[in-house]
Amino acid sequence: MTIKPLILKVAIPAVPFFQHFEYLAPEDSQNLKAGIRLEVPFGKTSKIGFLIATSFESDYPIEKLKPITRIIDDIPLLAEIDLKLLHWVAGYYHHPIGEVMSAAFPVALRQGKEAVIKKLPKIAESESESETIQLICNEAQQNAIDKISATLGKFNVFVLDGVTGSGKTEVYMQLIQTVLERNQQVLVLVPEITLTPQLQQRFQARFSTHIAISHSKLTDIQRKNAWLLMQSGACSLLLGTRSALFTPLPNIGLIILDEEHDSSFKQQEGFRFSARDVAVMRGKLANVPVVLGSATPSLESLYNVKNQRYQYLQLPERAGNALPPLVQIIDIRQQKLQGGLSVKLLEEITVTLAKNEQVLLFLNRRGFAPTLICDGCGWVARCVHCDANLVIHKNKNLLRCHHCGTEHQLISNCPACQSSDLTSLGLGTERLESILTRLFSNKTVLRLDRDSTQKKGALDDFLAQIHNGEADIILGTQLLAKGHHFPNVTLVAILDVDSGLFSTDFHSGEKLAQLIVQVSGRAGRELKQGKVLLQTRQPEHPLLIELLRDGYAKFAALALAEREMACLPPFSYQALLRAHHENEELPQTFLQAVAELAQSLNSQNVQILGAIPAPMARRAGQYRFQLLFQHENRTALHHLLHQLVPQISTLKLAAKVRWSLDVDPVDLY
DNA sequence: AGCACGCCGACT
DNA sequence: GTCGGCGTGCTC
Repeated sequence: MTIKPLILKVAIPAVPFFQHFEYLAPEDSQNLKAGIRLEVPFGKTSKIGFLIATSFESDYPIEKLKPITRIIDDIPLLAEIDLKLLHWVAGYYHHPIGEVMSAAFPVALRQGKEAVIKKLPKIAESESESETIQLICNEAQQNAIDKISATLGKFNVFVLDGVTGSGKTEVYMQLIQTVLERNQQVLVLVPEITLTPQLQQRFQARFSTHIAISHSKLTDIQRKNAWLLMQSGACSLLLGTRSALFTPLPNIGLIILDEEHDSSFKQQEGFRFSARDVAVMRGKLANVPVVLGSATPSLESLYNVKNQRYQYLQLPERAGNALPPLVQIIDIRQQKLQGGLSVKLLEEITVTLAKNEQVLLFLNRRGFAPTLICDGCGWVARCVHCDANLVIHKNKNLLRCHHCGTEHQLISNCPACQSSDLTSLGLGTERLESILTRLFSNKTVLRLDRDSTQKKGALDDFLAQIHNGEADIILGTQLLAKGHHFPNVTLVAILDVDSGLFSTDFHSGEKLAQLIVQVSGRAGRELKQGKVLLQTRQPEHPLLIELLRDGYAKFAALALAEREMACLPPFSYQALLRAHHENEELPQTFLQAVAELAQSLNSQNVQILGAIPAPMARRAGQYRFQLLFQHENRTALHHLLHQLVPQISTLKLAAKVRWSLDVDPVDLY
C-alpha cells in the first residue's frame, strides 16, 4: 500500500490567478496548519505564499507538483475565522485569493520577515494621568450604550447617528471600556490618518491599556508590530484605517467604524473592497456587534435600518452645546460676483470679521483658475495626455494637469495665434486667496489645499495657527471638511454647490448633502450660533430645499425613494469592469468580448451596459472604457460574475489591456 | 504580474 | 556576426 503524499494548497500573492496552487509537503512535516506562511518555487522564481488548506487529494496532476522550499511559521498567523473571512471576501469581490490573503498581512510579513516583535512598546503605566470616566452621559448616549452592550457576544449592526458634539466618542469609549473589562479586543476604524491623532489622544487619556495604531503613514515595522500585538492577543485596542481591517483578533468583542459614510473606506484601486461592508461580515462571522457611526449615514446603511437589518440609534445634540447653525441659500443667478463671492457673502464676511470671529470658505478647485483661453482665437490649454484642460498655477508659474501631473511653463502668448490676450477663466483656491487678501488687506488669509500643505508638518502648522487665532479667513478644499473643529469659526460658506448638483454620478447628491452637513458642523460654538451660506444657481433644487427644510434624515428618505424609482443601489447591485490601454481600440474590443462572453452565461437577465467610454475617456495617455453589470438581485449578479470573471483571462486581449472589476462601485469614474 | 523564450532589425 | 526589441506563453 502506498502512502498518499500530503498536498499543500497555497495562495500566492502578486499573480492574477483566482485559484490557489498546490505543492508537496516535506516528508517529515507534521501538523502543517492553514494560516502559516511558506516559501515556494514559482516558475523560475520563488515566492512567499500562504497555506490555505491541506489535503490528500489533488486537483492537479500529482507528478507535476513541486515540493515547497521552506516553512516560515510554526504556528498559524491567521486563525480559521480569519481565513473564512478572506475566502468570503475573495468570492464577493471576485478577486484572486493570493491578493486578498496578501492584503491581510503587513508588508514586512508578506516579505517573509520573522513574525516576532523586535522592540516592545512602552506600556503606559501611570493611571494618575488617566482621564476619569465622565459627566454622566445623557439619556440618548446611555440608551445607545445600553442597547449595544446588551448585544455583546452576538452579531448586530448599529447605526449611531450623531452630529459633531453629540458625544459619539464618549459612547465609543464606554463601550470599549466594557469590552476591555471582558478581556476582549476592540477594532476601531477611521477613514483617514488626519483623524487619528485626536481620537488616539482621547483614547490614551482614558485607557491605561496600550493602543495599537495602524495606518499607511507608519513604517512597515511599526505596522508589523501593531499587527502582531493584536494577533498575539498582547494588545486589546486597535485604532486604524481601512488597511487595518484584516488584522487578526483572537478575542474580538466589538467593531466600531467611525464616519461610516466616508468614501475612503472603499479602496479605489487593485483590490477594491469596502472596509465598511467587510467589517459587517467580520462581525457576523465573529458574532460581535458592529457600530457604524456618522452624522450623515450612507443611504445604504439607512436602507438597512429601514429593512430592520441594522438598528438605528440617534444622539441628538446635547443641551448646553453649540446651537445648530443657520443654513441659508444665496441665489447667485444674475449677480455680479467679485472673485466668486456674492455681495451678500462679502457683507457676512465683513460682519463676522468685525466681531473677531473666523470665516471658513470652501472651494473645491485647486490652482489659480481651471482654464486658460485665448481671446484672439479661442484656443484653450489642454493636456495632451488627458481629456482635460490644464489648470493655471500662478504661484509656481505653471500649467498643470490635475489628472496625470503633466506640467508646462505658464505662457504669455497663444501658441495658435500668438495673441497676448490670454484670459484665466474661472476660480481656483489660489485666485480666491489673492482676491481675499486684497479685499481684506488688514486680515490674515490662510489657504489649505493639497498644494499648500504638501510640506511635511505644514497642515499641522496651519491648524495650530487657526486654533491660536492667527488666521481670520480660512479657505480651502474638502481637505477642511473632515474632522477638524474650529471653535471660533462662526461663518462657513460653500462657494459653488452647483458642481455637486450637476454630476452624472448618481451618488453625487448624497455626497453633496453629506458635505453640507459635515461642513455645517464646523460652524458655531456654545452660545454663538454659526451660519452656513450656500452659493448656488439652482436655489430651487429639491435636494437643497429638502435638506435645508427638514434636515439630513428627511433628505435621505427622499433620496432613497428616488433611487428606488430609478432602480439604483441600494435597490439594485452593480459591478463595474474597467479596462484601459494606450491604443484606443483595445479596451473597447476587449470589453465587447467580455460582454459577449457574459451574455452567453447570462441566465438570469443581468443588465450588461456597455462597453462605453469612461467619463474621462482618455487619461494619462490611456484610453479608458467600462462595462456595467446591474441586477436587482445580488445573488443573480454574483452568480454571473462568479462564472464570468475567471474566464476573462482566457480572452486574448486580457493579457494586453489593464482591467479590473469594481464590485459596489462608489464612483463610476 | 513576472520571467523566459524566440524571432526580426541596426550596430561593432 | 551579436545585442536587444517586445509578442507569446507559462507558472502548482
